[in-house]
Amino acid sequence: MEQSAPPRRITIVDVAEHANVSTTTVSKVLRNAYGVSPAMQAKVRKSMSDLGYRPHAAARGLRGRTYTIGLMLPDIRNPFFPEIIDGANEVLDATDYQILLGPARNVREIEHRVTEAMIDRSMDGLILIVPAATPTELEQTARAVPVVVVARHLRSTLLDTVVTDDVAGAALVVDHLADLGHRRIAHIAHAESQRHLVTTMPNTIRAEGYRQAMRARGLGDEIDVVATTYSKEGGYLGARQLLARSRRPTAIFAGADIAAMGALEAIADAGLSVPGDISVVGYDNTDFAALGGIGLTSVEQGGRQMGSDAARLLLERIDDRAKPSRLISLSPTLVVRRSSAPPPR
Amino acid sequence: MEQSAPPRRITIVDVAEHANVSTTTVSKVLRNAYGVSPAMQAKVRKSMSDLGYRPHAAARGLRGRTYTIGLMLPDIRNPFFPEIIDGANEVLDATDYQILLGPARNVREIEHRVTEAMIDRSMDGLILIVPAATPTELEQTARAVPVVVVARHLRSTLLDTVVTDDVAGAALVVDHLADLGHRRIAHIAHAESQRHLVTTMPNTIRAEGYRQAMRARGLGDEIDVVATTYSKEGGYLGARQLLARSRRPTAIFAGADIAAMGALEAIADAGLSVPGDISVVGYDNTDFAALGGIGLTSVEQGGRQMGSDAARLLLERIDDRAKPSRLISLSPTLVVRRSSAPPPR
DNA sequence: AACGCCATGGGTAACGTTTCCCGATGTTGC
DNA sequence: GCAACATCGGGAAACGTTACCCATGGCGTT
Repeated sequence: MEQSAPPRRITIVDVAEHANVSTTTVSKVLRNAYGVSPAMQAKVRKSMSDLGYRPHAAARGLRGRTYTIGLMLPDIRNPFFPEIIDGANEVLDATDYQILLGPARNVREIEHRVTEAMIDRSMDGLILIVPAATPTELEQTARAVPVVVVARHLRSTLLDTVVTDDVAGAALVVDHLADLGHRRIAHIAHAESQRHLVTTMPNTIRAEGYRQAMRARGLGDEIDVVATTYSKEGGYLGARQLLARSRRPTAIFAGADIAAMGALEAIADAGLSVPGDISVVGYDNTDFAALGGIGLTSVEQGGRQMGSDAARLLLERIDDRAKPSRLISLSPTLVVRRSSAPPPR
Repeated sequence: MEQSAPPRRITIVDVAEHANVSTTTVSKVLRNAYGVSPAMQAKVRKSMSDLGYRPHAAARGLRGRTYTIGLMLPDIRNPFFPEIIDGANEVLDATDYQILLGPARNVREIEHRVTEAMIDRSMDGLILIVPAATPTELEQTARAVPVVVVARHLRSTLLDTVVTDDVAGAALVVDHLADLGHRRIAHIAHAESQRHLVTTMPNTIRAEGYRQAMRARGLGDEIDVVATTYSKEGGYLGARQLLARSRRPTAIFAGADIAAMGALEAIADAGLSVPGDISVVGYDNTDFAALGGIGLTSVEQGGRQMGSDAARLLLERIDDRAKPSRLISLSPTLVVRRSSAPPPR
């Protein structure tokens, strides 16, 4: 029952006393700063481990860094994002930085609140995954803290960007399906509510890439886009609409695997088979696509690569905020599996 | 090109000057502390919004609260966790608290690192979802910061707990399948590597509940457990093993929907049908289970409820650390769908 | 009329760390 | 052999906020 008083935290002062040096020196050791002899280093480090000292990140933040990186993601249900996060962690695990996640639940206001919260907590840098904010807002954020934007097609002197070529990705899908003999290739898109984001969001660019590719293959008249959302429900509803068409499409290109998942269920519900009656292709190549049974043809974006690139860019920008900004654009590839085949008859 | 110098942050001092009051008063307004007249309140608040002041959470943490709650989860791929998180946010959205997530990637050491990182960042409280730490370690953590543990069956005076009755949940499944006429009911479990956690981890308790229920129905001889992991791969591999038995089970009870998902694919790969050849029941009742095509019978744990209960308990404990600890135990229910039916013949 | 109390506002020292500068030693070059 | 220079360590202020405690003035009691 003895509530054993919350043991006072070991601070830099305790370490300094224990090692018989000044707090300044301890601080220098902590940061690997210049001006400490190896002997000093060793002595102080010993004291730190003897006492079980852990730096108080919040206090550090008041003057220097917090060694914290904030990662904003639109939602935690999309299986593509974990890939990016894994990639970022791959890089960050070897450093003193710690990632903390802030999910925005697909709401602009929440995204804003989360981003501000990260800044207010003195995070050293932010990775924003498909943010819904305007370019201006993003630059505003980038003025306050180093920012890397992932999956938005924008270029700015104030922030770094990692994207994949969504136009090329969409073309891979259309070409693949057209090569198989499909003509009625429909697309399930993620509706963009913000008009001014149309040119920078991956979903709209994927849809536009689809249209371009269709026209390039002489299938301009067959263009058919239903705009729902990149989610299981969105895919399900989108596919339902498409299946109800008088001239039902023979292939569906879902803008995200998670939507493809919903589409597959809608197709099964309708008593149709994949790929016998209808082909389905996704985007993101999540592990769900790879696994047995389903075997979804999908576009590999290199999520891990995006994540690790983003982390690297961010670390470099934290080290030098004046550095010229960079944009890394990755090329997608198509992974063909069992869900796509020639059209019936 | 003008890098427009990072605009200095508005601080409490700026607000105080603008409103012609002391910083103390501003601070009081900020915290809704006692001793400020309504007129003062209004004046200060006006200055705050005029200047666009936002409190610096990290600095606050040095003396008081950071208004940050850390939520540790084992991994971000399990679709059950988002339910819990949504539930917690439901409660926290109305407060000044902000949740930040720390995924542990199913590695004990990372979980430890994440938890420490949260403490070092002066978070006001921690929600730990199915932590892999020992009870002693958890109590150690709870001494440093208010803690609510979710989904571990443990009781401690130092921390609050939210669980569901996993024994009852397992019994619901076994009884349902036995009622349908099944005898060879197998279970896919999540292997527990830590021997001393056996009595408190939900996965082991679910497996034990399965055994108890089987014996209670006189099916003790049919008990068949394969221990893999609660993941798509784990479910796939587990089912493969079970399907290779000479006396193949007629029903599989997967300890988590995500594992059931893998099992479904293994069954499809084997050319068998669900529920014609074999019934499958999951656990967690994730939205995946509910959606069309699949129609997975599953155990509803009330993830949202768990999350909101956890958040409430935590807020109360933050307000009063001496408060006696509480344990909330929720009763699971069975949601029957199409994946379970009487055994063949 | 004197007293004490409450409500309100403010002064100041923390909180744990980093940064800026300075002083005391060697060390080097000529 | 002496100035100039590295190198190493420390003192003290600063970061933005809150906690603690005190000062003031108005009011109700006796």
